Parts: sequence; structure tokens; C-alpha cells
Amino acid sequence: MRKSTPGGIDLIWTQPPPPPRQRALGRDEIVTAAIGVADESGLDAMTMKAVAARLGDYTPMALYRYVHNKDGLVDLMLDAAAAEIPLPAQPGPDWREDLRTLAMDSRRMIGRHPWFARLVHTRPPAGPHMMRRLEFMLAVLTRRGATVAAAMTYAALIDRHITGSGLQEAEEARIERRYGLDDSAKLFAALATLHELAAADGGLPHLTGWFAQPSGPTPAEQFTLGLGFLLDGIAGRLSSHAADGV
Amino acid sequence: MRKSTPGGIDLIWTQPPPPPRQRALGRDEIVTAAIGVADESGLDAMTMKAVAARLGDYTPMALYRYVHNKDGLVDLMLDAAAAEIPLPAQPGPDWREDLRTLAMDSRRMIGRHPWFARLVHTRPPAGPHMMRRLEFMLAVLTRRGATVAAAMTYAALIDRHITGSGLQEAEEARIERRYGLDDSAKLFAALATLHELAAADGGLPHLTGWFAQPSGPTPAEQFTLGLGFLLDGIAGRLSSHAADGV
DNA sequence: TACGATGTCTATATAACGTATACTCGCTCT
DNA sequence: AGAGCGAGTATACGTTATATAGACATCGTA
Repeated sequence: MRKSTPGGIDLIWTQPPPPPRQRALGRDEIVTAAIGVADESGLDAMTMKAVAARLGDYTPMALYRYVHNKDGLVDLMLDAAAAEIPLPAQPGPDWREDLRTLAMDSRRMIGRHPWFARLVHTRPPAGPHMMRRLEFMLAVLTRRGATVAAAMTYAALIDRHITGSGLQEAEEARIERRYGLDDSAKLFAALATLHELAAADGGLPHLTGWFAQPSGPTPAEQFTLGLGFLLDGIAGRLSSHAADGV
Repeated sequence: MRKSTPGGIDLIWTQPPPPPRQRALGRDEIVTAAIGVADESGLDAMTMKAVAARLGDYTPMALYRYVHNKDGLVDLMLDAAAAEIPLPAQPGPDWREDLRTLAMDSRRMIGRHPWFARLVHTRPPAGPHMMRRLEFMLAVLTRRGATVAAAMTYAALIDRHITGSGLQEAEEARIERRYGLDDSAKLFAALATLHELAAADGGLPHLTGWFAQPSGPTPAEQFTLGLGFLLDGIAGRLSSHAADGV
């Protein structure tokens, strides 16, 4: 940054030796920094300024040589995150297991990068890793007799479930964070507010009851449940027109 | 707005008679205006200034008396949109049909208000209409033997599918709009770019093929397909522990 | 060793956003 | 008639992203 000091002659002695120039930033460093900021401080905190600061003594404008846009940076972040999802070289023997583990791994990635679910829908999914992941799903499904068009649909359904879950969990976490995460009393108070609202309506017995004593499967269990529903549905479709052998 | 004219004495004659004061804005008008702006010009165009302008000769600050911040306005918008979803007074005889039409109506609403899917995850779902809608789903499901906790899960799965579809369709529309919606050549060019990207990778045969000749079910068909999968899955769960009569 | 060229980063400026604060002014009620 | 209130305005501030222009170290070449 190194702003000039206005008013007050700055002798050489007062200034420490300037930091080395030509530090040669790069896309990778920038993207990692951006992901770090977004992971730790949330998507709203991921400003160009914050990313530049995390990289050291840089101005926001320094990044523009490498990413020309914030949207560009977002694209790179999304694909970097997608790259974290392990991808088998070839579909395995069990299509269902292939899709299941891919979905679970994707979910885990989103758990590490909650911003992913919010950003993925704002950009065209043209990153190479995103594409390779989709290609894998298509390979798994078409090998089982699905047309590419049908496979695209099934893949979209699964991805919708993954990002939808991620979105919801991330939002719950964000709200908890916003209203004091560490303090479980705060959380209780927030819930109590909702309970009051529901009770005040008068016509919401089930909801009011649930708020009084919230319970249910964990998010992970909900996720696998829904995933199972979708895979079952896909299985039904696959078997119906895949009369040919494996 | 009626800004003072800087530099240049404004005689009374140059100014038309001032518009009637005490116009008494209200939440309803503001929310309708905000929804109108968001529907017509997109979520990004929905600024306080734009909403105020749509209401007539108002400054952005005029709104703050009624909504105290933009998040509050968003909450009101979300609930107003939720209010558009028709809700039977009582669950009908066929739980599946109840959930199906609710889902279809919700989807139709999102079709009218594409911003809904993007906003709904950013705020706690505490609006009265949102709650009543959820209560209805709970009523339908618990009446069939589900616990409230299980019903909450099923409802979440369905809603995830609804908003996920909405998000995806809205995004596709937004991208098309961004790169020239009326011009189908532009759209073709965008698709060609994706095709090139996929082809350049070399290892994406299915995806490349699909880009060369995109096809598949309409979004509406995809939606009902996925919804069917989920309802089937829920049905399986319901029947398993609902040995008691209706 | 001197010197442009190049490439990297900084400084500055702009337009738009949400919104706090302080005000103006007309209506209404006494 | 005059006080008070309530609706809307004006202005200002701190943030964004980003265009534009300039500073300056390093490098290739002489």
C-alpha cells in the first residue's frame, strides 16, 4: 500500500527500506487468498481489498492485472473448489455407488467452502474441473443406458440437491453466526422468537410444536435420504429402458 | 425528488405548484413497487432508489420510515410472494396430490418472481405466509403418519428441489439476457463457446456431444420428474411406518 | 556501463450503493 | 393562533468495483 504521507516531509530515514518490488503475484496465489478470505470471513467479506490485503502489502488494483474482473475471480474460485472433488478416472462397476460417492465428496467440499453453493448459480459452469465432473456423471449414466440428454437431467437433479442442501446449511450457519454462534443462549432466543411468531399466528399447531422442541435427522442424514430418493428414481428410469446387458 | 436548483435563483413562477405533501406511503405500496422493479429489471436493479422512483417523486430515504432497512424490505417481498401461492384450508384426501399441486403452484410463483429463489435462502423464513405454507405441508404429511420431524425433512427436500430448479432456470434466463436475449445467434455463439471449451479439453466426449446438439426434457418436465422421485421416496417412508388407518 | 522498454504495482478518481443524521415544511389539534 | 407531529428531503459518510494514468524496478541491448 505504502501511501504517501501528506503534510510532513518524509526523509529517507523515516521510511523503512521499501519492500521488494516485482513480487510477481499470480492467479493461483490470488485465488487461494480469495478462497481463504471467503472460507474464514464469509462471502460478503471477500472484497478485492480484503483479498489484496491477505496477499500482503497490495492495493486492490494489483489484482486486476491477473483476473480482470471480480466475476473472473469468482469463476476461478469455483473451479478451484470443484478441483478438490476427487474424480475416478473411470466409472466403476456400481453406477449408484459412483454417483453416491461423488455426491458425498461434493457435499464435503461445500462443507469446506460454504460460499460455493451461493456462487455456483451466478456464473456459467464452464470451468474445466466443473466440466470434467459433469462428464464423469454423464459417463456413469450413459454407460447404464441413459441418453446423454437424460443423463444431463439426472445430473442436474443430483446437483440441485447437493447445492440446495449446502445453501440451506450454510444459511443456517450464517444466521447462527450473525446472532452469536458461540452463545447457545442466543440461538435459543432466536428460536424462541420464531416460536412466538408461530404461536402468535394461532393456526400453526405442527410448526409451533416443532419450534417448542425442535428435533429431526441431522443435515447429513437429510442429505443422504434425499440423495437416496433421487438415485432410486433414476434407477427406475434406467432399468426401464436398459434392457440390454451391462 | 425536487432537488434545489444550484446556481440560478428560482422564482416561484419557474416552479410548478409543489406536489401534494403527506402522500402517506405505506408498506404495501413499497413492497409492490419493489417486487415490480425486481420482476422487470432484475434483482440487481432493485435498489432503494429505483423503488422510490417507481413510487413517484420520492427520495430513497423516504422508504426508511416504513421498512427500516433493505433486508426488512426483502423479508416483506418474500412473504408477499409466498402469499401468492394458493393454499387449501385443509389437506385433501390425496397427500401426494396436495404436495404436488403445492409444489407446482410454488414453481409458478417463482416463474413470476425469479428473484425469489435467490433471496429465500438469505433470510430466516419467518414470514407468516411462508410459515402457513410450511404448516400445510406438515399437516398433509403428519396426517399420513409421519412425525413432525420427518415431515420437516420431507418438506425441506421438496422446497430444495423447487428453489433449486427456480435458481437454475432464473440463472439461465439471466445469462441469456445478459448476452443478448432477443438475438438467438448470440445464444448460439455462447453455446458454441462452451462447446469449444469442452472440445478443447479433449476428454469430454459426452459433454462435447451434447453441446454440439443440446436436447432434453424441458425445465418443466425436469421439474416434475424430480418431484416425482422425491414423492415416491417419501411415499415409501410413509407406508413403512403408517400401519394405522387413514 | 548507460538506456530505453517492459511489466508490476500504486495513486487517484468515479459512480453507485445502503443508510445515519439533521433538516424543512405542511397538516392537525388544541 | 400556535405548538407539535409526521412525512419526506438534503446531505454526508463509508463501502463497493473498477477505469485511468503514472511511478519505478528490472531486464535486454548497446
